[in-house]
Amino acid sequence: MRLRDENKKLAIRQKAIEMIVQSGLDGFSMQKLAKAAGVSPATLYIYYKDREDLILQLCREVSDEMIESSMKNFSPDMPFAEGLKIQWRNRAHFFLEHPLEVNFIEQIRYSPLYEKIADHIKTRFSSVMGKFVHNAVEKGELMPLSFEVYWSMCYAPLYQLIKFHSQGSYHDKAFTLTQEIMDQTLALVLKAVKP
Amino acid sequence: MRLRDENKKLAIRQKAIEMIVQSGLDGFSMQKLAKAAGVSPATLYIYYKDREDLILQLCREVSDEMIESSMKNFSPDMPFAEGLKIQWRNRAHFFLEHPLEVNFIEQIRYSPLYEKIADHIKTRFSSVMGKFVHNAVEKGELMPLSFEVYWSMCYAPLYQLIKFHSQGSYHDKAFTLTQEIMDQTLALVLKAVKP
DNA sequence: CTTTTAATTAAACGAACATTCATTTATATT
DNA sequence: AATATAAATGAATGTTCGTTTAATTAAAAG
Repeated sequence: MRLRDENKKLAIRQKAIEMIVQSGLDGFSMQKLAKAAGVSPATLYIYYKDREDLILQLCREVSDEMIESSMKNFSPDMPFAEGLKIQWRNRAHFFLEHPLEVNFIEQIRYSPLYEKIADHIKTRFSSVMGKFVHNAVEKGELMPLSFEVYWSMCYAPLYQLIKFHSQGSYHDKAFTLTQEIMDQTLALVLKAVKP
Repeated sequence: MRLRDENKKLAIRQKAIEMIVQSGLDGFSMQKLAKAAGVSPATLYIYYKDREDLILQLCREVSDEMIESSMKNFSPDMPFAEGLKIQWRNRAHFFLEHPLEVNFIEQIRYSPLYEKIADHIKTRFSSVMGKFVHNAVEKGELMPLSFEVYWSMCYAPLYQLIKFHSQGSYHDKAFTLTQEIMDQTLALVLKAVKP
């Protein structure tokens, strides 16, 4: 029997992400994707059930890679400040290496489609994270906070910085996300959530 | 001559926002909007040049209302802690009264369309805001921070809380954004950015 | 080499799309 | 009441959409 051409799957994935980042979910069509990836429209339906399945599957893949990357060199038993710093670095690093992927995810994240994969992402994510926060509180390195307040304080600032960086047009001069800025902001965050 | 029926314009606006919040920019079409608003498709083109113009014009309108609402009872000469608290309250209040509008804006905010109105929003926004931050730094109530770090620390957490609140499905139990949670988070933010 | 089987495709489907046009309707002015 | 004018429309435009089907291709298995 004939084997799948893995290059095709990669080309489809790459072009789909590029198209969605550039034109939005709005301007993303199966026919244009097929042409851009150099395959027949029908081929897309070998790899994916339909348009929505394609988008969601890619989003799950990229989210998994992002979460996995954020946990590199990380252990939930680390001191809180060190663990959070590693996660920030990992996330920023992933963004700098994969800006398209991050932009792609953010677009899904704020669309109605997101609810269809929220559970998947939560599952992949919350076990390690929950332990980390619980440990930190027990060790007296972190104020006791609900998950929502914890996330809003400890990660939302980083993602806002990333967002600023990725849309240069918002300000007169482009905003470059340097190590100094990240360290400065992380220090503020740590100051805020210390008991 | 015949006068414009303002009810029509309102119906178009309301239904457009509802449709986009529910189905995304993706599932938003002029024909469906016309049917939902009870007008002819051609009527849409009396009020708006084309589909994109409609979306952007609505986004500008809602953004303006949101910004105006956030500045209620606010003056850039206020003490920093008081001014920020008022802005948080105003923004949360606007969200609770207009959840659809906020969700609508967030969807545009994270799509490629946003760049086409970024300047408009920035202009409407930054004059008062810049003065507020400048004053606060001068009075020694706020650390000197770049605009990006300032925004990431002082507003991103609030918007993340709002986001959590508006998508109940993300967690086992729905997250209710109470006054207590807001006050607690704002206190953390103020602690972080105090000199 | 032949068979088998899945990958791949070109072409085509009806549906839905954004937009336009010729016409009708309502109303302020005369 | 007649006129002028812009609002409003229903129907139709050609295009693009997501998806399917019938035929072809490549390669593993016999």
